[in-house]
Amino acid sequence: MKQKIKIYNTLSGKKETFVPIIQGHVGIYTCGPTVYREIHLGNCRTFIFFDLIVRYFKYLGYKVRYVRNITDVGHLEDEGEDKISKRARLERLEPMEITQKYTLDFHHILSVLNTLPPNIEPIATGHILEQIELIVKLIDKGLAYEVNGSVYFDLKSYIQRYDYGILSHRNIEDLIANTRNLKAQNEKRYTLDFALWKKASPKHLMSWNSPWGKGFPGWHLECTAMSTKYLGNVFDIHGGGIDLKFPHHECELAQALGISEKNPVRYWIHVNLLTIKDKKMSKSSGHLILPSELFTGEKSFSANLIRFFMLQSHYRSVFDFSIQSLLSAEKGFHRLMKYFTTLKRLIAEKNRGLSTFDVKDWIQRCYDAMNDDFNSPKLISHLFEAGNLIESFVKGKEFLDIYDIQLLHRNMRNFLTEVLGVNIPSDLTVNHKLIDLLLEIRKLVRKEKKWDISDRIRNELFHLGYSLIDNEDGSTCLNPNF
RNA sequence: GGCACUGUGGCCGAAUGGCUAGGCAAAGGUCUGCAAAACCUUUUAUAGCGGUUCGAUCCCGCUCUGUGCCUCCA
Repeated sequence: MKQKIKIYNTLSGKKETFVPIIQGHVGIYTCGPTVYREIHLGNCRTFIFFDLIVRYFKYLGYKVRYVRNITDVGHLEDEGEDKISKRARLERLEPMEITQKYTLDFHHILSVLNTLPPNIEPIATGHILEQIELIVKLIDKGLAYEVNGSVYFDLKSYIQRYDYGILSHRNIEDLIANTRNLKAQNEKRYTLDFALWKKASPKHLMSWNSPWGKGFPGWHLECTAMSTKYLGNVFDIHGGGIDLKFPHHECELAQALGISEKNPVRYWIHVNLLTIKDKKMSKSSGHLILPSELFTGEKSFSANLIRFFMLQSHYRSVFDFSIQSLLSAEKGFHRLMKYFTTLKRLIAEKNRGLSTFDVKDWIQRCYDAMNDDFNSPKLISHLFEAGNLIESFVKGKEFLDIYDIQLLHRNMRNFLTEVLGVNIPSDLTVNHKLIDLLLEIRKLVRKEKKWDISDRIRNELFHLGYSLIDNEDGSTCLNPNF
């Protein structure tokens, strides 16, 4: 691999050069959604980011195995009812109907956002046996204990052998001092112990047989079961939202380390939050925006644009969502697309001479941006730089040899579509002759200064998705609305 | 309360021990039936106070601010 990628690893708190376990291969696991309602834009940010890195690894020629789970077991809320059951009751559906419905919704949204599907998408309820096996192993190793049909992770025993808190960088004394008292706590030997298996009450619909009676798996266990099953006891990258860092990922790490005696993950990547008005977006609080609200509505935005917009901020920064910044991204995006369209036209021209711009150096700067902890905003700024270059070329302020034009075009296209995953709107898909006829008519009526007719043609075409622009020389160009 | 992270121009957002991306917006101008666009030119920034350094926005300390995690969360 020619490009050396640096990744900020939560485990070490530093940027580290990425070295895969098996050369040329990379295994990535990310925590997928709990499918009890629609995913919101904050969720989308995380999935779009991991799509970016999967795409980049692929672009560099890595063989990627990307595993992203679906959590379809509801985890308990304070009232003792889990989220999926609660939603099922509210929507008057079976729990399985709820998970099916929102799994489909999740797939739909992610596909509209042009994310590549994972190579494996395991489902929590499809891995109950694996989870039970892990619990048995933990009990055998003295790292878990059963109480009244529930099984808990034995943290006191764990910390005699390993450090707890290495991922989220907390020390155990602080954790003890600040742990809340919850109802289930009286069953636990130690306040920080967490559930691996919970006994189900008779009315609990989603439950399975186990050596400890009917119950359901604990929150953290499914990810350990599914990640290690498909990626091995030690794999390259584990990711998720920053809000999963503690306790979820910390517990996952403890479980896996306890079972295999190996640190399970080489690089932990956490995506920062998407906020609105500087407050975290979250499903449970209801403070959120759904992607569908942006796709439809009075002023709608394309999924393409939303993707571009999200990638304009670095994944480790908090990103505050606002319509205003989305609008400014939209303008910039249109301009960039216009530059690219111009560039496409230039490929046909056979210029010979000495280029005044170092395209190869520009390409390497694009790679460098991505290599530096997946800095997509910086990559985008380079794309704009290329856009400005194209303008300067057209005006004769810069010169590019035909080979450089082709090189620039190929790389700009690839970085946009293959790496950033942004679709470039294709050329006109309508009947050219019909359009030409309309333009011809419009030209005639304009000569006669029948502005109402000419404006009507322009407006109608705009609603059909095309922008008419009258040029200074009397010609008119037609572009798709990006 | 504990532990983290953050603070860059009017807005969004990069980067960096010395020459500081990009986008949007703003102002003036060119063009124009109108519209939109485009183009040219221009302006504005590193929360505060100390310290290290020849030099800090970048490193260190303190203060203030905001946010996150500590409970389900991407």
